[in-house]
Order: sequence, then structure tokens, then C-alpha cells
Amino acid sequence: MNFKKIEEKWQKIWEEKGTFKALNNSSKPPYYILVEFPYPSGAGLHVGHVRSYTAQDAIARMKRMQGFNVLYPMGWDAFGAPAEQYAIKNHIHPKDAVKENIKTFKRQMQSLGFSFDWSREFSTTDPEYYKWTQWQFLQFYKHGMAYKATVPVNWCPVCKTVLSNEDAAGGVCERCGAAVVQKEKSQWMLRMSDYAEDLLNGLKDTNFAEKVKLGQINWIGKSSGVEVDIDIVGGGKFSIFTTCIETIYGITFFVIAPDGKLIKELMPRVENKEEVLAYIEETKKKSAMDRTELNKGKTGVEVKGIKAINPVNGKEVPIYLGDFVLGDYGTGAVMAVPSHDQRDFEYACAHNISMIEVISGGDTKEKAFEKHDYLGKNCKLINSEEFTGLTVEEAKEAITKKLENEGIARVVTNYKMRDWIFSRQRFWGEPIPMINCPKCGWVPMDESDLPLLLPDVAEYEPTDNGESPLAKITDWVNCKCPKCGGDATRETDTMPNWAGSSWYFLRFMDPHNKEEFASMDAMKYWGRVDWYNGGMEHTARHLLYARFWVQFLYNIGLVPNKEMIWTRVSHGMVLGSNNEKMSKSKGNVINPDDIVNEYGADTLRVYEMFMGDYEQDAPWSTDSLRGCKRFIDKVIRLKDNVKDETGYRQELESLIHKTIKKVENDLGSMSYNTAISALMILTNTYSEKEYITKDEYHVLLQLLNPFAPHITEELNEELGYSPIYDSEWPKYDESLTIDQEITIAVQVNGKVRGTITIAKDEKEEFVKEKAMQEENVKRHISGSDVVKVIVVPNKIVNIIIK
RNA sequence: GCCCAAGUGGCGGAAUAGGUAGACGCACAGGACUUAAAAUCCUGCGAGUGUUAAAACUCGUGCCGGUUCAAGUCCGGCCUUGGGCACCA
Repeated sequence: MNFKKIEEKWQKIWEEKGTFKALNNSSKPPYYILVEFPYPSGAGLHVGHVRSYTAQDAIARMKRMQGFNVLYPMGWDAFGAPAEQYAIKNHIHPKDAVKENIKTFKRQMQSLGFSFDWSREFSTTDPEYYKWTQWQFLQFYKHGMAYKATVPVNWCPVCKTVLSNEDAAGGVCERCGAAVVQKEKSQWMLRMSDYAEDLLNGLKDTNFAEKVKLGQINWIGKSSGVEVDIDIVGGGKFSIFTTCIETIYGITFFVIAPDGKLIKELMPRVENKEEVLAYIEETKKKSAMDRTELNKGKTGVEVKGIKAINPVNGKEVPIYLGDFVLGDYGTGAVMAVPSHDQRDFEYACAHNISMIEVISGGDTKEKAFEKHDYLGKNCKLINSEEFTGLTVEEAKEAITKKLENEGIARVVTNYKMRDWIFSRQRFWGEPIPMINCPKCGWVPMDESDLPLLLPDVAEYEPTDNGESPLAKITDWVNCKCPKCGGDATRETDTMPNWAGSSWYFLRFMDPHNKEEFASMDAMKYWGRVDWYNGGMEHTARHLLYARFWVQFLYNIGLVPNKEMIWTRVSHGMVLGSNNEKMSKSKGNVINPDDIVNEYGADTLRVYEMFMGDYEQDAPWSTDSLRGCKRFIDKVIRLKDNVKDETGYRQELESLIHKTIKKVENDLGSMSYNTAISALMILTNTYSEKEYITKDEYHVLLQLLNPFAPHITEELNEELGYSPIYDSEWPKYDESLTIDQEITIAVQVNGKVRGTITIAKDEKEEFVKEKAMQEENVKRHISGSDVVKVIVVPNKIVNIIIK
């Protein structure tokens, strides 16, 4: 039988028998393995998908054999811009395009033999699913966590939509690459910043990879400092936020944000109104991109006629506007200490402002002597009145205390993370279930009226004024207010793509529930996602959104744990054979279908697990793929050498037990490549033997099964064993994995001069003696004095001579 | 600029409680089988010195130092590449 038929045969058996169905009422211990559900693009499955799905599949298959009730689900994250863009171009309803794409993806996944529990499949675009996404939005709203605000938003003039800060990273639209501009717009927001501290603390209750945790920490961006009230000469005051209170005597000016409230308040007293207003206008025009580009120079103007007072010494100091100060971070105003802050330094140079050095030990001629230069170096304060002579650490505390006692300062914490802008002016997303009533204001839809279905439209383009295409469907927009019954209109914005993926892992626990998004019992049974795999590109944002979503649900008593994801790992990309990212334009795309047809699913699976370090990127190599095909063929050929004999022969026992241990441990540590290498070694050893026993062959098939499930089942069946998926994972005997006789190196002055074979835990004296007797060693030490002999038991001998 | 990861043969990569660097695979070369090819099997494969052949020796894990009997692995200082963040006070 050829591999194609074998693969189809077993895929059919698994499907008919429901082999991979996870039960919600099993007595076995639960184990939840998750891989990011894909966006079903028109391009079909990527070989990169195959890599991570196979890795998780291998773990799932091993865990099942080890007696776990494994949940390994798959679904579709099908809302999103690409489907909409496609619809605009081709006038095909996104739901039709998505349907087609899902069909293709599913066929491809099934052809690879992934052990997904297809009975739990759903798409985020299913009304039965997004009903609950909408329902959860209403919970956010009802608990004061969703609000409407007019905010300057990132606007993509090409896509005609608002982008989140995350989507507009770097000042360019993530999708089309156009420069993002600032625009005022009324948006739905989620109070994610309220959860900053909880999201930080929650990391303790996870087992995320260290780099993943770091990504979360950086994104949240916590910084502690002091907020100080500053008096304005002639009345009024404002506050500044600083993390370097120790430099307060070095203030030579203040800078306030041109887009902040403060300058508006000060306006009547400004002497150079025109200049100031012009600068404010200029700033507004600048997109985030421009601001970044202007990084080189520090623009700004002095706010003339107004001076502020340094609270520690009463000095009068000028105030400037500068767009490097952001209106929505901290207090929108900073104290500027050019001698000890590089940005302030550059600004001072550009505007001819004086400097005062207040920390000793640095040189401030060329650049500022900054925090990271002086911290931890025992530097002392200078020019700081009674604090002169204190160390930085002492001064930090003393100055803070003094200002606190005066009632003009408090210790505060700031976070870079902002609230989540939750509106999109797009068609292909979950409609936001809110109604705008002229009398009652914003009124949430009645929960019993959910889902609020996405209507059919003829045109998918956003309107020129940036409203969603939904705004054009008056039938849909016009409705009655649930509160007063009067005429009202629906919200026409939809939710961002991140919404549906923020809780899908909960739905997999109980996908057919019609009463709740998932029952508490089901969620308690599964507990949490034990092992979550996805791309590094999602480890910061998607994970943060999902954790926020879960923490909120936990706080209102709807999920059993504050963190529902235990381990999060990420994988490297599969690059083209030219070491570049696969792309149509580069012509280096590998279609998994072609590989499955020509070499078989098992070969592709084994190759992708063998190609390199799972967490690193790896280039595609069809030659190496052929090598894996050769390995599988070798395993098949071994069958001809199987003798009707049971048990392991003594000379193979140790290697077999070592291999079981290695494969098991490597699967646990994502070292798939070395697991396969161990299986190759076992196979090579077998093929050198005149024959192998049935059990020897059987154990190899079991160990290889997580990687190559089809061919191993087939060979196993031919051997007369019951299916591997029903079998128990082989157990290893630790004592048999330890060699009783070992070969160790003998060094002379640190250079290897020979090896000796000794019994394990051999007496040191004996080892020493044997080492000295080794021919080449003898030659090297003859005529010299042996100064010292270092014997590291079971490892090495080093003879030091003079 | 800051943060993170990584730099090992022709290639993908093994090896970190410091202990024989290059497992396994690919590519390549030679040989066997074959009318031939494919497939398969055997041998070699870091660079160099050396030898009829061996043996043996020297150098070698991005660079420069250090710690140690011993460093791919630890420490200090750089360089390069990839990724993330980017005027966050």
C-alpha cells in the first residue's frame, strides 16, 4: 500500500472512532493543549502552521498514551481586514470567502493527521459564537469597564479606519503601511489600564517562558516616581512626574505638552500667543511617524510671560512647549534637568538654556550624565543645598520625604499601557451591541436579543467620513431604544479582530453551550490551558488582551481562575530556502499540499520537527526533507527483519530505555529535533542487527507515532498489535538508562591525550592508575613531574605535569 | 537609543550543575550491487602539519581580555545579525 492510501485509511479510522474526542466527564486527568487558531486566509495553510500544529500534536498524542484526557481543539479566527479587503475587491461577501477558506484549511489539516477534536470546532464569525463575544462586551459595559470617549486616534487614511496604538506601532498602519495621522473620534474604550497592576502580578501565576513574561512587562511599562506640584508665578499650579527626584536642584526649565490641558489654561496669560498657537497647530498635524522622524531635533517654543517656581529652592524657571512631552502620559509636564537627562540636554542645547550639574562624577560637556550612568556608582549630590553630599539613593528618599511632608508631592506609579480602543470602522467584525438614544444616551441591548447579527450589505467600503459601511444600512441602524422605546440608532462600529480571540480558549472547553459562553463546571474541569503555543508576534498583544479579558471575567465571577493560561511558548518561523520570509513575491513559498502529495504527511511532519531548534527560525530544505523520507523508509524496511520473538534482547535493552527517556523528556522541553535524532540512532542500530524482535520494533513504532502517526499505526497493525492510539506509552527503567561501563577522557595539562574504559563509580585510585598507564598518556608524562591528578568521577581525568 | 535572542564545519543543527566540540541529518567524494539508472549498503568528510599507510601533533565554537587543573558553556569589554519597543519624564 502506498503512503497516500495508508494516510487516508488511518485518518478515516480516527474520524469514525472519534479517537481524539475530549470528554468533559472523564475520570482521566485533563490536559489542555492549545495552538493559536489561524486566520483562514485565501493562501491556504502555511508550512509554518504545520510546524506548530505538529509540535503540539506530538505532545497531545504522547499525553493521551500516558493516560490523559487531552483537549486539542481547532477553530477559526475569521473576522478581520483581509477578508474585507478581498470582499471590496471582488464583491464577494466575506462570509462566503471565509467559508471557502475554512474548507481548504480543514482539508489540509486533516490531510496532515492532526489529532484535533473536530467536534469542538467553531469560527469567531459564527453568530452562536459572537453572540457571546457581544454578551461579554455588555458585561464590560455594565461593570463600567467600557466607555465612549473622544480621543485623538490613529487614523489610517488608506484603510479609512481607526487603529489601536498597537496596530499603529511605529507610526505606520500595520496592514497597508501608510503613514498614520491623528484624528479626533468618539470611540468605545475598555479600561484595560485599570488592570495594569493585576496583569503584572498575574504573571507570577503562570509558567510563561521568561521572554514572554518580559514582553508583557515591557508592554505594561510600569514606572515609579514622584509627582510634584509646581507653583506658577502670579498664581496657579501644575504637576510634573519624575523618576529622578534626586536631580530636582538641577531644573533649569519645565516642558509641557502642546496637546495637553495645561497650555489651554495658561493661554490667557501667554505673551507670545501667536507663536505658541502656531506650535500647537504644527504638533496636531504631525502624525506619530513625523514625530519619530523629528527625533533628531527637539522642537518647541518658550511660553513667554509665565514662570514656574522650583519648589525646593524657590527659583523662577521658564516654561517651554515641546512635543516630546506627551499629553496623555504622566501629568503632561516634566521638569527639565539638562545636565542629567539626554532629552533635556538636547532641548537645552537647541534653545540655549543653561544647565546646573547636581550629581558628581560625570562629564556633562558633550552629553548628559544620566540615571543609568550614575545609579549604583555611589555618586554624590552637589549644588543641592542641604542634600549636597548625600548619595543618590539617600537623596531620592530624603527629597521625596521632604516634599511629601510639605504636602506638595506624592509617590505615584505610571504605566505606558493605555485603555484599549475597542471600535473599528469596518464591516467584517462583531457588531457592538449598543444603541444610541437621543433621550437616554447609550443604552446596552437587551441580552436576550443577542446575537446582534451582522446584516448583508452590498458595498463593503468604509464611508469617506470614516464610518463603517454598516452606517449606510438604515434598516439596520434605525431601531427602538430598549429603555424608553423611542426612535434610536445602533452603534455602527464593530469590534477589533482581537476581541474574538481573547476568549476562544474558554469556548473550546464547552463549545456547544447555548446558555452560557462556557459552563463553570466545564471550565473548572479543564482548569486552564496547560500548554499554549503561538507565534512570537502574538506573545505581547494577543496574550495581554486575553489575560485582561479573563481577569475581568474572573473578577465578576464568570471564570474559575484569574489566569487561564499556564504555559505559553513560541515557535520560530519556517523561512524560505533562501533564508528569507516566505512570500509570493519572492517565489519561495512551499505549499504543504505539494509536500503531502509527493512525500506524505508523515515525512513532512517528521521533517518539520527535525529541521532545527523549534524556538528558532529555520530555512526550508527539500533535501533535508528527503532525508526524513529516507528515515521513514528505513523504519518500514526494518519490518522485514522482525522475527517472531518477544521482549528486548539484552544488548538492546539499555539503548531502548534511554531512547524512551529521551523522547519523553525532549517532547516535554520542545526539543523535537533531538527526539527524532534519538529515534534515528535506534533505527540505525536495529538495522545493523541480523533481526529484531516484535517488541523491539513495537516500541520504536510507539515512540515514533507522535511524529509519524499514520505509517506507525499501519506497521503496528501488520505486526498484529492493537492500535498505538489505544496503547500505553512505554515506560523506561531508570537503572537501565545508566551505563555500567564508561569511557572517559584522560587529559595531560588540559589536553586530551587518550581515553580509558572503566566501570561506573570505579575507585579513584584505580582510575588514576589506569589513566597513567594509557600509552599516549605515558608518553606525555614521561620525564616530567606529575604535580597533581584531578579525577572527576565518571567524567574525566586531568594530569598536571611540570 | 533601550530591551530580548542568537553567532559552532560547505549547510540545518547537537553538546551548558564547566569535563573527549561537531551527535543526528543534508550536501559532497570514493567504493559495492546493477547492462545502466534509481533505490540500497559500505567508507571518508573542521583547518593544517605529518606519514607509504597509520600513529602523533598544532590550531579551531564572532573578536579582545579574565577566572579555572579544565571554558562553546562562567565573568568583563566589544563586533555582527535577527526580533521587539521607541521622545514614557
